[in-house]
Amino acid sequence: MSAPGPSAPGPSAPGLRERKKQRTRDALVRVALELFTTQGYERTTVDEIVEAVEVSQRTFFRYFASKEEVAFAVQRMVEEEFVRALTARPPGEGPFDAMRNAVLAAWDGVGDAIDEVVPVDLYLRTFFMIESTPALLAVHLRRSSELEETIARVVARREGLDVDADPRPRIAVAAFSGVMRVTGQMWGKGPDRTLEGIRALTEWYLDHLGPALSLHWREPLPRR
Amino acid sequence: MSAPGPSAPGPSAPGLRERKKQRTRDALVRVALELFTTQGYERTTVDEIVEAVEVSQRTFFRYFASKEEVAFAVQRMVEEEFVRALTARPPGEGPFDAMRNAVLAAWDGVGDAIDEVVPVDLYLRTFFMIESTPALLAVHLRRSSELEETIARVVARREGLDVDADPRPRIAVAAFSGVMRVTGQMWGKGPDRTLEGIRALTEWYLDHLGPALSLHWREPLPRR
DNA sequence: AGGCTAGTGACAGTCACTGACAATTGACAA
DNA sequence: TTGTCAATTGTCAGTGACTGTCACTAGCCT
Repeated sequence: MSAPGPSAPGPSAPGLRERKKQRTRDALVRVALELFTTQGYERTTVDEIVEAVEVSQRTFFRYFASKEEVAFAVQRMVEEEFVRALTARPPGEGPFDAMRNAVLAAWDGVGDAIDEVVPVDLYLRTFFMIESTPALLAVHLRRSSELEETIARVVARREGLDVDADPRPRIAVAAFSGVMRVTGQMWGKGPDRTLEGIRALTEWYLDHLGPALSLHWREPLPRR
Repeated sequence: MSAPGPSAPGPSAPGLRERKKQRTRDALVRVALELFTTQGYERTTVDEIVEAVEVSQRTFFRYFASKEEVAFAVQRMVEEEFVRALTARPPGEGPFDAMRNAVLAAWDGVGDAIDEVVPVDLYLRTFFMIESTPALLAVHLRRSSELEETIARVVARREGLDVDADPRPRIAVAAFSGVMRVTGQMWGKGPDRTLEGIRALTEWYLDHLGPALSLHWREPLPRR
């Protein structure tokens, strides 16, 4: 896993083997997303992808557990960025404000990181493709709900609550995520399909839920 | 589709052909759910199902577009019951109360209807299986989000709003559905895996969101 | 230089799913 | 009752995603 070579190769020199792997992986992602967004997900076969990258099909499935997974490679980066941003929010912020600010910070921060793998433009087209491909939308929603669990635990820790005893963290996160999901859908349908567009839409939609949910927190749980 | 026979066969006599089809379909659902819940979804092949029902695989795929779809046959009935219940709520009720009462009414009303196809016990085990099978969970969430769109439109009509101009119906429904989803997950993890259990849990969880969301409605939209 | 091992390719096989066509069987009229 | 029509079903062949196996190639380490 770690254990760098003898002459202390910094974090930027992971050895030839590692770099080769990274290049293959990135190439697979780039080619796959390019094909998906131009021809459509269903009409693109794994064989097409591996042919363009010149690896065997077996190799593709060593990097990605499924054809679906490769479509979410970039998505994953954004999610990780969001969780990082949320964890870094000042403890004074209420849970809703923290989530809201973390989302906005994530939208601001990932632009550059994404570019190292695929052009931002391709990322946005991928986002749109996921929303409009039933099979991928399903996976996207499952991934989102897994992310919700992570977020709920972060929020609970911030508030000093136990996720399993107190339903409020999960409920707040579920409501918040629901709004985020609607935002994504509306963005996909709307005309302004840019990074700024989704950022603005996020703020605009969250403004309608925020005030309602930030009340009554940190009080004892009412008896059932 | 319609056009009943000459001697006016009532709704209880749809002809031999129709009845045969219905029996085949029900048998496929029953056998499939039984196998899914005992062996697991992934470990059950379509061939096993059609073998037990003694039809060809091709016939299975004429009734269900996919192996996944058969797992949601009963789920669909519950959803339809919910939409019916929601539409039937008195106009005086606020959107949140209407949704809440419709869910509870649906839980009360479907028990009998389900029993005509599969035992309620099998339905509950199916619900649990869906929640714990990643591939099915994904589909379940997509179906839920489609249902959300339907609900949002019903809610909007009740309130005399335009879903595309006013974000509040979709947001309220998204938040509500988020809570319902968490409820389902918690029910699956909890010990009380009965119809009463999920009903009680539904009430208990919704109580935490209701007051917060039922405020400030039917007022003009604040300027952006 | 040579052994070790991670990574890859080639191959065979399973399973979900589809199109095409032939066989069967209710439905309905003569 | 019987013949015709149309709906339903079965058979067959094929595609595409995905997996296990095994031999082989190429970085890595001594």
